[in-house]
Amino acid sequence: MTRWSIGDLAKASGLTIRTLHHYDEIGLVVASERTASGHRRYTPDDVRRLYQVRSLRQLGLSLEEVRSALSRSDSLRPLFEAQLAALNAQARQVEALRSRLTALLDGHTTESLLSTLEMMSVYESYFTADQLDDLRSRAAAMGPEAVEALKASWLELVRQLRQHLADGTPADDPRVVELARQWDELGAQFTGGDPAVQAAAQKSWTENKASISTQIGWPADDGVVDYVTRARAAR
Amino acid sequence: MTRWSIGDLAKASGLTIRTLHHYDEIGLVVASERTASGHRRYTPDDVRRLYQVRSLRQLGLSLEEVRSALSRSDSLRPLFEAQLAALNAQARQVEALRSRLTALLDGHTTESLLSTLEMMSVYESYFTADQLDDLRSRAAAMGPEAVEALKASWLELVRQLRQHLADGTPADDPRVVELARQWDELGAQFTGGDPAVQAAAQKSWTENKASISTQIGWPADDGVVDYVTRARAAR
DNA sequence: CGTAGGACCTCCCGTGACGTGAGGTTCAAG
DNA sequence: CTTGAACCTCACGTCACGGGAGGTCCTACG
Repeated sequence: MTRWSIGDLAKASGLTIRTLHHYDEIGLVVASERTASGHRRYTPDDVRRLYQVRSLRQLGLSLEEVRSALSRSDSLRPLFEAQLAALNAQARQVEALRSRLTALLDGHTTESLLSTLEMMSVYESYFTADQLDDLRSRAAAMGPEAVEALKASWLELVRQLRQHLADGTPADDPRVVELARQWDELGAQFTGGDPAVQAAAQKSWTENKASISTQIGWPADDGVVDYVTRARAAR
Repeated sequence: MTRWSIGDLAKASGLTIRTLHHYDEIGLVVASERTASGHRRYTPDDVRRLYQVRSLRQLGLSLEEVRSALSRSDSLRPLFEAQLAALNAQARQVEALRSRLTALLDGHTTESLLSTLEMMSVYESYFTADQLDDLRSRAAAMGPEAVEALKASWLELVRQLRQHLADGTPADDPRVVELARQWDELGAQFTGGDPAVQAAAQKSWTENKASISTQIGWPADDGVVDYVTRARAAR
């Protein structure tokens, strides 16, 4: 029994028959012989090649990579090193996702999960990854109740600003200017005072007024941002 | 400008137009309005939904998972926990691959990489993951030159056995029985004397005689394994 | 007012690594 | 000789889009 049928080989190797068909189709592992009726007969060399393919696949290489690795079998080392680098990158990626998810699950009640995600998502268009890490670690350091308190102050601030806006108070009114100062101060607590982060936040607000307000549920549209900008200019 | 064109939304969200088309096609994020000529107009609610989708996608969920998460938005927590578990599994997977690759790259010269892989691959059909970990760590502990020495003894042993077989020496001849004892002793050094591992190795040899010999380059087919089995029985 | 060149539309094929039948032929055992 | 398991070849489905063809629409400029 020096020739293997496809079924036996599938059982021995743990692959499916369809997979062996596929490898045959693309010429990666071809059954060197066929019976008169067309059934595949795998020779020991075919089997050997199949096991090589399987082992390379188990290292995470694509079929094309496996093919070229087996064609010029001289230098597997650089290919493996590249693969290792890719795996390292993937590991970092997975780790980043993991920490984000655990942070989310640890720090939030169920209802706020989606809106928190949404905020993160919106911000990610405007901040760099490093800046976001910064923001997150600052929020983590403050603790959830401090973050909630800050949010409450924020809402109160916006409420007052909107009141003034509705009352027709001019932007350079000292009371409004003071509120704008508090606005920036609150912002600084979020941003850590980093000017680059503040600039990014500013950009996000001005470019994205309409969407950001509806997205985050902040009542900060209808001109409040403009109002603050004008008040800040009056300072 | 409370409606977004598809191009502007693509720029703002960092997704491609094709992706937005796709989300529209499958009904995940549909542009609620169209211009008279058929151009998509995204409302703030659409934008909001898009950002939710994007954030969930960034956690590694599939589009179907995102869809169901957004439909019954009550309990994201279990879904996230499942996702976290999947990520943990993936992290372990990547880590296993990484350690295998680093071990390979650290411990072997280029030429032997493929045959080593091949051996590993063949064995993996017969040993459990734990047993393989065992074998690997034992090989690592022995050091590469000891492994090579062992391999050399092995080849010498097989050479002698084959000689006896060719000479017609009966399997219960004391010299053959002694060689069989050495065979088992060498095997024990590989297997660490673990009976389960030995049984698995035994199974691999007897079931897979033809293939294993050609695959690993061991000249252990043509009846040598049977011969040893009979000699062992005579002990 | 005409035109150029973006921006947008739909339709449809391609990707990777197979899964999953459909419908027919061949093999091994009773 | 028959039956059921094993095998064969199409050929479409998967997932999340990429990319191009071929056509329409919008906007700014001369």
